[in-house]
Amino acid sequence: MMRINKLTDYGIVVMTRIADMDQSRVHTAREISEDTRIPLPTVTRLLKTLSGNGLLDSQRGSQGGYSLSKSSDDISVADIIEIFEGPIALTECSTNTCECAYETKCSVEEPWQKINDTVKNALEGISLNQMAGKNQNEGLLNLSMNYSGGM
Amino acid sequence: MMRINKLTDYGIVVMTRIADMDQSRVHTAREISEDTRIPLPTVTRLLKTLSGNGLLDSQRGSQGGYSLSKSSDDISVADIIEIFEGPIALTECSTNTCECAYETKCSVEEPWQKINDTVKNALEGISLNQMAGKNQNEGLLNLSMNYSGGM
DNA sequence: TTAAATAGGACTAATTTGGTCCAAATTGCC
DNA sequence: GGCAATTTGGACCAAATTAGTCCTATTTAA
Repeated sequence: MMRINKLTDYGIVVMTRIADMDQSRVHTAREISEDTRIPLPTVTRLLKTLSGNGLLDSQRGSQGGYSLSKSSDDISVADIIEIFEGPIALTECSTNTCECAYETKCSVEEPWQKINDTVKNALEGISLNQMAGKNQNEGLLNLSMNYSGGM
Repeated sequence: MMRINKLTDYGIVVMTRIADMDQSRVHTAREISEDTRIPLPTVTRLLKTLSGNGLLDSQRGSQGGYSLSKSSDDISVADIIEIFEGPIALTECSTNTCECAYETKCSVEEPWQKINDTVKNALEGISLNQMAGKNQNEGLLNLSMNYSGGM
């Protein structure tokens, strides 16, 4: 159903949750699991992935835990999605050179690139800060996309 | 990797191919299979699904085949995707009432709705005619989306 | 009547995904 | 120094989804 994966969804929830927490200290996997009610082993894995990809800083050992590696303004939904799903690409056409069996020059390739850019831009335009509850009363989303480039 | 399914992709290729063909006659599954080099059984199934959902007209029996049910201008990429994937929704949040385990009021719900609308609009904005080679020299994509609605 | 098509549905194999678990390394604290 | 609390890394399996094929019935033109 053209969904992002559940783990990706969870990843966004976890990141959003951390963004909502006290930034002056680190937070353990257990703490985040209890807050989000996502099972601990899964949260553990999510956090490992997120820190391994630079979105979270980790501190080992006793009193250790995780914290945002940068301001929630500087982390986009696209950043998180790409960690779990790889480059945002609705079809293979959108990434590599198109391997279509469809004639010599695949006519749908270029439109797909544009479609994909649009989706990607939408996701890059949402910051973690916007996802979090912090500024709920500000104008939250302001996606202004314009693809009128000539083809 | 946040992809649409392969069959959906094929569905779009098939529809695009039909849009490129002679509109004055119907086209058989075999013909389309040979053109697109997608295996016949698969093409057969795609065509059945597409005609069953009103995007193609079918004519049974000898000399039968498929044709677009309406102008390629009036068929969007979103129409095709929704047939194979159901409603366009990146997360469950985007469709139903959010069943998140995350606190009482899921804070990511509303942003997701917006993100999803953006993606949906992008896909609704591309017509089959634009995908097809027909008007390759016209301004192909002109997606103008503006989500500055206040929250 | 026959051949050429679509229609409908069942079925299987392959792939992906979600989720768990274990052992190792690191760190703070007593 | 040793213990307890953490993260790290990776292996593993079960469940769900997806891709693809096949069979049979129905329809229609010649």
